[in-house]
Amino acid sequence: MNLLAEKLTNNQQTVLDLLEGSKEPLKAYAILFDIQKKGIKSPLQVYRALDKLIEIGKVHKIESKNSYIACNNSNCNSQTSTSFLICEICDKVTELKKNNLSGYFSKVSDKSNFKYTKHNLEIYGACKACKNKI
Amino acid sequence: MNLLAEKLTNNQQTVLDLLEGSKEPLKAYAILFDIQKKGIKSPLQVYRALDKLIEIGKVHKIESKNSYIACNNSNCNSQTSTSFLICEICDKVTELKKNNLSGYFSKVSDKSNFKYTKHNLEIYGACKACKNKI
DNA sequence: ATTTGATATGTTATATTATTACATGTAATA
DNA sequence: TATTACATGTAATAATATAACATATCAAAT
Repeated sequence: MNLLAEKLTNNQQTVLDLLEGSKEPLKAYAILFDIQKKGIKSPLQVYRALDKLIEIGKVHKIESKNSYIACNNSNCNSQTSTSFLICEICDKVTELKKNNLSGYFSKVSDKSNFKYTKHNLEIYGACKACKNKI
Repeated sequence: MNLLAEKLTNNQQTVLDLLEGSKEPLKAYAILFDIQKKGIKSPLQVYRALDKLIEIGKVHKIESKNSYIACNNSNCNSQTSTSFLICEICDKVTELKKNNLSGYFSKVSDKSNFKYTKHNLEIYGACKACKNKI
């Protein structure tokens, strides 16, 4: 399967467009509300689109917020592993781009006799803009 | 407030006992089901107990599983930050004990001009027992 | 061009997870 | 004992997510 060539359906594209235009992660029902004018009427339509977008790496779920965010890496190779910086003040979320976290976590896991496959990291704190206001 | 001296109420102790006796993380409604014989009748009673136990660091929530687990550190100083190894095969969850992850994440955050406060790390893979079976 | 198979859609209903609201209880303490 | 701060009990409801089933679409293989 060629991820880059993946062609999105209408519903998937509609959801992705909304997420890409959002400054903050969105919840599923917020997405539903926002795109009802585009003919999407039920939660399931949203969840199905999200599932697919997550599967192909275009969207990530922020587990601790039950929210979804468009991937900001041009060619995200992290369909599975994700790392976020989440501002507790303004709710802005930044995805940590390609880095060596996976390698590091793999080593940490090894020490516990655990075979690393993937990870989800959610770091909370204050973003640049907000920490300067404190 | 002295966390060590914190005295638990009946409901809190009942929930904690159950979690400490469980090999796997439990969901809130599974907890409710298991302790109805002890007089806890409503979800809210469970969630309130969990909230308190999380607040004092005796219990952690595993966000990606909507599940709760007793802290296995004798004196957990991580009421906030948590790190787990989650086996995708048997669902066993191990909490990474006191380590230097916070320091590492603080540095990683700094590079993005972000002030680290706390984190949640969920590593997925295969535990010792399960990876040997593959 | 048609059949086939895989995937996506639409719709209704329902399951699962979590909170609001409000009245009452308990226990330490000023 | 009046006050304060938590904790409880109960009912209702909100928020998040999935099941079930009938159709539809569309590309690949024949």
